[in-house]
Amino acid sequence: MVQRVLSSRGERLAETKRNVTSYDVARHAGVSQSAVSRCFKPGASVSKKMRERVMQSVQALGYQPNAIARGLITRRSNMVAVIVSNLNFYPEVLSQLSARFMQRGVHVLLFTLDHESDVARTLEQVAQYRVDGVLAAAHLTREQMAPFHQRNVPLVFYNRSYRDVPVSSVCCDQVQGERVLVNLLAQSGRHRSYALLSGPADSVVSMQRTQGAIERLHELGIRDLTRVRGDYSYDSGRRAVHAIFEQRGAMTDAIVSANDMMALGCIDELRHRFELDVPGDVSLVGFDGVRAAHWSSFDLTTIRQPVESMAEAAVTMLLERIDNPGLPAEKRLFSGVLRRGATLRH
Amino acid sequence: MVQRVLSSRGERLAETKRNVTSYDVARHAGVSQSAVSRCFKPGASVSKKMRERVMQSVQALGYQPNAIARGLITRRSNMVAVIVSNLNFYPEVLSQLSARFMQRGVHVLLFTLDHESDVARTLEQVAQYRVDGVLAAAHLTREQMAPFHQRNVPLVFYNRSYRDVPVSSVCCDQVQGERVLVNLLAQSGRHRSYALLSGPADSVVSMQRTQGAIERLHELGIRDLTRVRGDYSYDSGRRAVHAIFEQRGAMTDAIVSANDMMALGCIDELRHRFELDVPGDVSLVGFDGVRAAHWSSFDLTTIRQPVESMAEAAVTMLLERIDNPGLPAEKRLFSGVLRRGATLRH
DNA sequence: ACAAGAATTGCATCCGAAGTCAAAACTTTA
DNA sequence: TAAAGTTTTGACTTCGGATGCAATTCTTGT
Repeated sequence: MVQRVLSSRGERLAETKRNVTSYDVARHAGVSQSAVSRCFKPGASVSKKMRERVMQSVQALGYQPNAIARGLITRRSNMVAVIVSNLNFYPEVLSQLSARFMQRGVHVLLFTLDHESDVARTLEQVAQYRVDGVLAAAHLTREQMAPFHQRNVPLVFYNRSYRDVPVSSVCCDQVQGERVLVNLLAQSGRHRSYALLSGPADSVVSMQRTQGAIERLHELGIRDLTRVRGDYSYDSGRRAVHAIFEQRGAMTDAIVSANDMMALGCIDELRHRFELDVPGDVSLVGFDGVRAAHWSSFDLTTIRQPVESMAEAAVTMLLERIDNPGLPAEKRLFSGVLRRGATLRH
Repeated sequence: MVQRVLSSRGERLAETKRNVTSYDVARHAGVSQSAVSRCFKPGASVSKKMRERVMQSVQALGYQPNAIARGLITRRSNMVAVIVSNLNFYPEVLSQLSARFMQRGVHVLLFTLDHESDVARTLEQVAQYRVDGVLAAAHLTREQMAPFHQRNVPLVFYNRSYRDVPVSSVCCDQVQGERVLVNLLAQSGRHRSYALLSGPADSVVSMQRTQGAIERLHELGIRDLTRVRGDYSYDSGRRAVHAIFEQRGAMTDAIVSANDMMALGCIDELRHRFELDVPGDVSLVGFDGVRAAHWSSFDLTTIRQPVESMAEAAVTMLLERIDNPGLPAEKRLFSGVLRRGATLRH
């Protein structure tokens, strides 16, 4: 639908000009359309003279090849879908992924999920855009993955692993990391009473961390454990402190938080509301290694996810599978890196 | 190129199956391709019987319309490019923008710039994908904007305004916000010596904030000002404190930081390295209203950018201009919202 | 039951670039 | 210089869905 904007005097003010196409360039240069097309294909059979003539016309007309049209015929959109469930913790991850994809000439179609519930509609969109691959930092059911497998669209999960499904993923070893933290916590001093602060019930990551913590605490003979649940946010960390103390009086002197944000909330609430000392009165560990955990106000003991390595691995795995659809699924598990802060009592 | 993966026994293991097309559906349903197409166009002339028959085949074959092909013929990709220069502060903004675009059925092609220097290459990519519009939270030169105007691709800037260029933008009033902060700082107590901590030299936002601060300080008769520069990061805030004290001994007792992150770095360095009290010894204001500024460890006095309103405005402006290319450029300026924290001496 | 009008449906074409293949233009060799 | 070989080039088709228009079917009124 060509839209014209006419002024009251009827002059043609602006007219949606058709974009310059390869035909326009061809006409201008007095060659065929195929020739123009070939000039944009690296390693194609084009004489020097031809290339020069075409490029001159390209410059003159300001031609830009249409990636949409190209995608239609080549069946390669050069786009990948990146699905993230919640941008709160993911900024760093997303920025890493995006930068690495861009660097390799792949474009990112971003899908964010507020509630992991609109997954279905989102996946439909993803399918319609015929992306070359999907990088998901969100939970998909097995049924939701099926269409991608059928259509041979590579799928790589970030920090979600599906034990029994042959699908690729890049994860941080949550269980092991949490065990290391619990060890450290237990070694660092005699704690009277432990509390475990989990993340949202539907978070697999939280479940794994929680499981790792409980497992190790049990092995260490610590079975008496206050358990509360947060939503990964700073504020829920603050609230959690109240919940813990309500259950236990102020006995609790060791908190294992399923992530850094909540741990920071705990620290602030303990210090400023309860006027308790961290680590003097309460020891505390987090998980993730977010920037703020390193700030000198907090100096949190935590496990840092090796975001750079993980992002690199995820991007590489996805692109490899796009180039070579035959590659089998692969699960890569990275160990977190312990960061010793000052939130453990001696 | 149809790729076949053969096992050693030569069986056909997997074959890149062609995607289901509208022709396949048409054949299956015994109707024409046009009919199938029409069933996906809201308000098209299709009988109930036809729609049912087609939809049945659609279900049976798992057909998904190809958005790429559709985009080619309709000249509407239903994608917008979002260009952000630096994901550090932008996570909140990006998440807001993305959510709002998705909600309206528009897809986001994400471009991140590490250095605002790879703009040129990025814009080429943007052009090739024939996005319907561009939302830029990055600096473009006038020459770089031109192609979009020529091609009638609406362009909306987020927090970058170009005084003399007729291009749409949504901004937070940096100058006014900074003036409010300086007022408050000056009113809150007698400060011996002020320091101004700017952002990166190439940041227009930083320049505006800095300008607002200086302007107001001058008006208040404060001309003696230590000036240092950071890069918006927490760490550069910490370093800035050293720079300030080197220039002034420890005289400085009021710091105006061009953003929150640096302000938080200052606070931590003042308290934990210099063992000074904030606000007892040093008063301090930031700008942005990031989450961490509200944390009880900091409780920073700052101007919060109304991210929700700004994102909504930007998205609306862009989509309106996509639907109606005749709309004139418009600049919307939002006032920041003062947040009184506890970083001002009384 | 039939003509006139309205609602559906299908045919053919288009969007813009890429790939196939045969014709055309060069090179090389004898 | 002609034949054989090599490289370039262009005509034509393809990708998958949307749309104008003509043909068909269905309504409605008489």
